[in-house]
Amino acid sequence: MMKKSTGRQAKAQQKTRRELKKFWSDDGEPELSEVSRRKRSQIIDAALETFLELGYEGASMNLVAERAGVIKQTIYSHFQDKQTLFREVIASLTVDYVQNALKKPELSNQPLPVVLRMIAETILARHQDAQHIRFVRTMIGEAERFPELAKLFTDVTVHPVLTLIVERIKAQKTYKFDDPEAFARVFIGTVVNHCLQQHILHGKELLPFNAARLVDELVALVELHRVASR
Amino acid sequence: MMKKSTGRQAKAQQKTRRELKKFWSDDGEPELSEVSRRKRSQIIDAALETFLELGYEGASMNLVAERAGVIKQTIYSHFQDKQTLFREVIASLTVDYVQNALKKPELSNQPLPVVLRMIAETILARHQDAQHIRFVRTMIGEAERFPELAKLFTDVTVHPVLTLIVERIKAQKTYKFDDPEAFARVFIGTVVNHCLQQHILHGKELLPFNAARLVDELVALVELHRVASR
DNA sequence: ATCTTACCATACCGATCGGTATGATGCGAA
DNA sequence: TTCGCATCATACCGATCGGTATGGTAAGAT
Repeated sequence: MMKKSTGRQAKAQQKTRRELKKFWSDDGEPELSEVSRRKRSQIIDAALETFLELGYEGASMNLVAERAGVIKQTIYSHFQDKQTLFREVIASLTVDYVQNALKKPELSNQPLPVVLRMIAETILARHQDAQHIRFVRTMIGEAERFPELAKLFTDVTVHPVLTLIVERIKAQKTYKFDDPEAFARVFIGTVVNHCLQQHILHGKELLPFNAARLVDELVALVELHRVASR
Repeated sequence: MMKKSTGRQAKAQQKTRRELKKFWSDDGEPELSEVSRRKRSQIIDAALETFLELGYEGASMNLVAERAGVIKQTIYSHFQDKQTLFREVIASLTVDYVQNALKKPELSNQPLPVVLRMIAETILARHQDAQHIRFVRTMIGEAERFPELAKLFTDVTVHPVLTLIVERIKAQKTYKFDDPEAFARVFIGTVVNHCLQQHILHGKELLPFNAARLVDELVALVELHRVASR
């Protein structure tokens, strides 16, 4: 375990076949063949499923290859090594999520409580998907081994949502908040922690709690900030 | 990986030397010798450090033995196998935490905001300890492989704190809450998610946020529930 | 028709894994 | 003094790990 460098990893800077090709070719795009692109996507799918199920250390390249219906060498012709595969696969899933997520709230010059409900519902709905639960668990579990992934996650999901809420708070006059950013963190912190506790830590089997009750409570808190209107 | 049972794990029901002794002796206590107890605690310490650092799959029994200053056989004379060692070590750490934690709030018939501040400070202070951060990360990361541990965690930490807050809310008349349990979850959800985001997902290096601001915001929310007193 | 390319199957590499076997050493209780 | 016991050191077990090598096959481009 992480002792001496065994000469196997002394290769270090070695490049993938495809990367070499890209390096020498004139145009930037490698122009993968159809079948090659299909294999690559099979690998990515299998790697995702395997990493999210078993974690980085628990997943083996043999199993990934088997699930992808591909020989191990094919994986190594597309990805440099296990770490690279993990990083690329998780990172691309991370940015995928945000693209499908931040579209709905666009269509809203709705009142603040409605916007907040929509955001909460979006987060809650996401956590109905078993794969997303595993994704979050993996992101947290491997946050020490792969801190860049955690930072990417923060960058493309946490940060935009917080910013969105703060903007919405500042853009309206019905409710007055002394510290909008703090309240935004209260809001998404509550929702996210609920998902974590209920779905990842198996709280729903031990301390079940209705998400709607939480959202209602949060909206009630917003309502307490209504400016005295006459 | 999790394929056929390789005959190695067919032993299954095998018992530890010490468990056998306990089974045959008259009294329930095995009466470990002094040196034996010391070895055991060395093993537990090393196992904790190693598991929290590298996760269950990433940690190797060889490394645990080396760090404990003990031969591998000694570990296997105290613990049945790797899974058992992990379970016992993490479970005992879990219950240890709660014992040192829930003592302070006893001395309080203080007003609600003071009590809540104390609880928040306790949670926040805990997350100044690097080992506790790793503990939480491990608990989440292995929650699928070891769901019983996650449930134990919920049982001895989350649940009591929630209950405590709900009791305090109901025991006073200065502030009126429609749904005390929901508010309790808002409160600890906010604090816990802050710790998770800042310390485990490395948010403090990307989106730093002052915990005091959060607590102030939460207390301000409490203050909004003050009954109209004249 | 030749050549390249990506894939396949299979087998191999050294290292490490979880766990066990053997046999020696030292120590407290009888 | 003898015995039992926990630990030691060392070496071993089969399995699996991440990664590579070899050599063959099929398809598309020239």
